[in-house]
Amino acid sequence: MELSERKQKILAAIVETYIRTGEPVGSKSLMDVLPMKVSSATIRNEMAELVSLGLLEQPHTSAGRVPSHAGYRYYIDHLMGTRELDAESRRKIEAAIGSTGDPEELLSKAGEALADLTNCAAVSTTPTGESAKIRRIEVVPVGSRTAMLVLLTSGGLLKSRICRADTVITVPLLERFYNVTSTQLVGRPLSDVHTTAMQTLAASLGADAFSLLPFLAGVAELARDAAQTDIRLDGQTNLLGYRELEENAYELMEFLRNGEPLNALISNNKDDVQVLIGKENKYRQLERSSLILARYSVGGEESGTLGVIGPTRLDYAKLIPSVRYLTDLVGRLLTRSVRDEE
Amino acid sequence: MELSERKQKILAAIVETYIRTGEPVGSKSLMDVLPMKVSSATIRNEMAELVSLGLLEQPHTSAGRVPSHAGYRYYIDHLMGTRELDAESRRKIEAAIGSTGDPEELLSKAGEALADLTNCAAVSTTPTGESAKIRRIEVVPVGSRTAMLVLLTSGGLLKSRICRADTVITVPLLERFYNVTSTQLVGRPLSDVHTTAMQTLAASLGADAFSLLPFLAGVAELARDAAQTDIRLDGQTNLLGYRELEENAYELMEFLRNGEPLNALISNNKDDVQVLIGKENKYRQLERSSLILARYSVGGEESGTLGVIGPTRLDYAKLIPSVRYLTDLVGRLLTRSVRDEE
DNA sequence: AGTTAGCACTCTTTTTACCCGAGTGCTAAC
DNA sequence: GTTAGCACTCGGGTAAAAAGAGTGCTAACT
Repeated sequence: MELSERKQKILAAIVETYIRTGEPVGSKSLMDVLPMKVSSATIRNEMAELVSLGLLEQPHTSAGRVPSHAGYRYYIDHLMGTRELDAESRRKIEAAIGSTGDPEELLSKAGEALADLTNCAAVSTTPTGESAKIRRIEVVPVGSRTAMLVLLTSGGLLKSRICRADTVITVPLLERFYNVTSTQLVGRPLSDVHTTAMQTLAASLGADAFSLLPFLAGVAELARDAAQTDIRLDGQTNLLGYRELEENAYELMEFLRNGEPLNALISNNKDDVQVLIGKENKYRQLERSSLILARYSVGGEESGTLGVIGPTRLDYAKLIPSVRYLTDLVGRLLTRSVRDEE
Repeated sequence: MELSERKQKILAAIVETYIRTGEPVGSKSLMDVLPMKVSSATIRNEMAELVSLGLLEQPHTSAGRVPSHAGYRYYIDHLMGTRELDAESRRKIEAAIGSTGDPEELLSKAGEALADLTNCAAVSTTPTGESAKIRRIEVVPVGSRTAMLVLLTSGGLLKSRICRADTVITVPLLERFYNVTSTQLVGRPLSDVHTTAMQTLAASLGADAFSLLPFLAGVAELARDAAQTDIRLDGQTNLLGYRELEENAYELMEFLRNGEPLNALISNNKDDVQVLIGKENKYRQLERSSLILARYSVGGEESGTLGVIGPTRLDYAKLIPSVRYLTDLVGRLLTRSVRDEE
């Protein structure tokens, strides 16, 4: 769609002031904002055309204009300067993330930082473990019948859980367990290590089958945990501050808390950075919200997603670079820590 | 304070219907609820006296009555039957909690269950580790320069973290570490193992000091983590459903998210079950809310707190037993798992 | 032909006025 | 001590009126 330069300037000005104020913007107030000097009547004419092009909407006849979804789209794709993220914000992000070797902790910090920085809700998913393999399994006895299982994946993910055995744990039993796991499980992809596979494995162990089964089952659960990308949500409360979301606040919160549909949205995201504006997503509860989602990659492989959720009138020009910067950073850090552990 | 039997019945009826409806209750509607048959005029007289006693309030001259804080207090202390928790709810709680050996997981499940059951926000704190000792320290190398540290406390708490060393990790180094930790650290109270102590310890290790310091520092951090009671909050969104809290929803959420002041309230709680009604606590943000807090004990020792936060018109008669039941259950389960691990 | 001033018109928001009803407090009778 | 009766109060709801913001259109201007 070709737009005259003046129309572009007007559209941009409307989007930006609407983002700032949240109120429909009228022709008069635009005069002060626009770089050129034209009368309000001229602006009105232009605005009328922008409406018929579908880029603006009016809530009602005698109100100012509000960007339509298409209007935001156009703004994002053509008008918005791709500002670099300012040093200030970058510093904040880096300070907030700190340095950890633990991917889950890293992601959780990244989520919090993002929510803080953007004053929106932040979603984050842990790196997918789909292609990951088991790198190591450890048992740490913590009682006569309980032990902690530790699973380390090739992706650097570490999972542990406490496991209660039916029999007293003896040294030979542990040795047998190490034996079995290191020959049969280490190096196998996570998806191979499911509960039924463990049952057959246990069955082949003869006398120890009964004693070892709880541990093997525990390993299966850890593998499942590790393979599953879990989805975090931070800063939901930030959303309560936006007037336009207030009305459906409860519904929105519940929707986000559920996680299922969010997951669907996220796994749909094939682009580098994806922006979903208002009704562009299929969920009624999100029709007043926008999402900015970006993938991060670990070791050159697309791996997880970070993003923000806020009202439709997000400050895209600032947030898109923020999200992009953060995903880059997270990707780099995770890649480094995986390399380091190999 | 002595109240005639009729006044007691009237107060109880007002509290109960107000809890149910959330609307000020008038003399006429009380006639239907009260067990005895008296005219509305009589009830009005009694209500007027209850107002001057400070047990009821009226929002404005021509409205019904609403219980004051003192009214709730009186109701809770004298009028409310201590119903046993019904089997249904007990079953739900037990099912939701399941069985884990991990205290943190247990608490988190308990919190969720409580929030679900009561339709309020639930707070929970992990068992205090103040008097706990280090029972075991393990290192699991996960890369050439990284390892996972595992700390087990006498309270059954398990903490782990990834730790990056400055030098390549060698077997002799690990042996040295085991040696040092098992002789110097295991058995010591958590509070002894702080960062500066670790620095002095490292300094005494001669050549290995430099290589082992990161691990010892890691142990110190784990000890700090384990000693610190962290505070969880579940089901905040439930609070959005209450009309009377809607107005300050954002403020309330932020207040709860912060955690600091909640912590203060909780650690103030010396009673078995403590009920804080509206302004009885000093925080402005909670003046429209009530808290029910109860301690659980592990191995006969007061240890942590569970509780709910909701609007002032909580169904105390149901919730107090719920919270009490849950704390008992959590206490029992934790005690059992600690015993088991010894 | 594009731009602008002017103005009538539209639609929302705010204000004002009003009535209604729920509920009270009081008085006087039971 | 209890109850019926009644005047009174005050918030909530509704309708009408006024205010305001902004538009769309026309006619004049450059």
